[in-house]
Amino acid sequence: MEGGEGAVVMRKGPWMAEEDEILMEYVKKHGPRDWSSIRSKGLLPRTGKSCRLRWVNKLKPNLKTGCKFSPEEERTVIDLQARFGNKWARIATYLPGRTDNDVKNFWSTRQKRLARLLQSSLNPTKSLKKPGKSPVSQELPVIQGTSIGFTPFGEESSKNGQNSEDILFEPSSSIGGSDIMDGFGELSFQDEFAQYEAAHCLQYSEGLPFFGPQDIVKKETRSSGIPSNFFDDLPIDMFGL
DNA sequence: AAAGACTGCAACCGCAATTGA
DNA sequence: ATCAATTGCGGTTGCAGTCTT
Repeated sequence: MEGGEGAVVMRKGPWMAEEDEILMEYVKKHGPRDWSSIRSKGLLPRTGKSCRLRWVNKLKPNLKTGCKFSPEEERTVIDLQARFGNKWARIATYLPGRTDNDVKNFWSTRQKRLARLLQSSLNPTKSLKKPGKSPVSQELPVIQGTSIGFTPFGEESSKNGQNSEDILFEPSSSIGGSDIMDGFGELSFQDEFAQYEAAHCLQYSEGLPFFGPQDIVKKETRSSGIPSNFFDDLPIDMFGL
């Protein structure tokens, strides 16, 4: 088992450059496997799990570290999360250069923001601290409809033998069951949104106004103090598109 | 300028699945 | 077939940097 390894005290916390070097060297020689032998050989006072995690999330070549998710990547994650649920590792295979941790972090950040926005919209006395500012997608992406036909990174898009699970879509009714709506209390999201709509006197003609012309959305959101990307935070197909 | 709030991210933990002796 | 070791995954936490008031 890993952990209490005899007299050797396992190091925890941030990795040092020297440790990274040793790990890189190890992988170069042996490949990304046998993580536990790194510890057993006395190369690093780190658990195999820790070494693997470090490699996968930071040292692996071609990672987009320190690079924000593009609007396209955001859409991909949102869509795939609706299809697969919180299968971050799987979703990450569709995003070259992104790790499951990246996707997971992106999603939880988004969830927190969503919850806070909803909270503030239902409780206007608690104004937003940073109205209009969003670290993710400053410019509102215009959704062109659900994207279909994602191909996992490394697989050919023209592959005939497509994974059956990639073809099967969850019914839209199941979207509300995903954890995107967790923590929003007893009300359904539609109810919550209806309250928000009433509170902010939103007037929409028909169809899906949220993903319409950016100027319309931005005009309304600016005046209401809700960030322009508020609507981007909603599941793409929550209205059955 | 300072304090507090917020964000993004690295890394840990626990559990499940897989491997192999 | 069994069981310990290893690997992989998802959830969570802690912290440094940034932003707002």
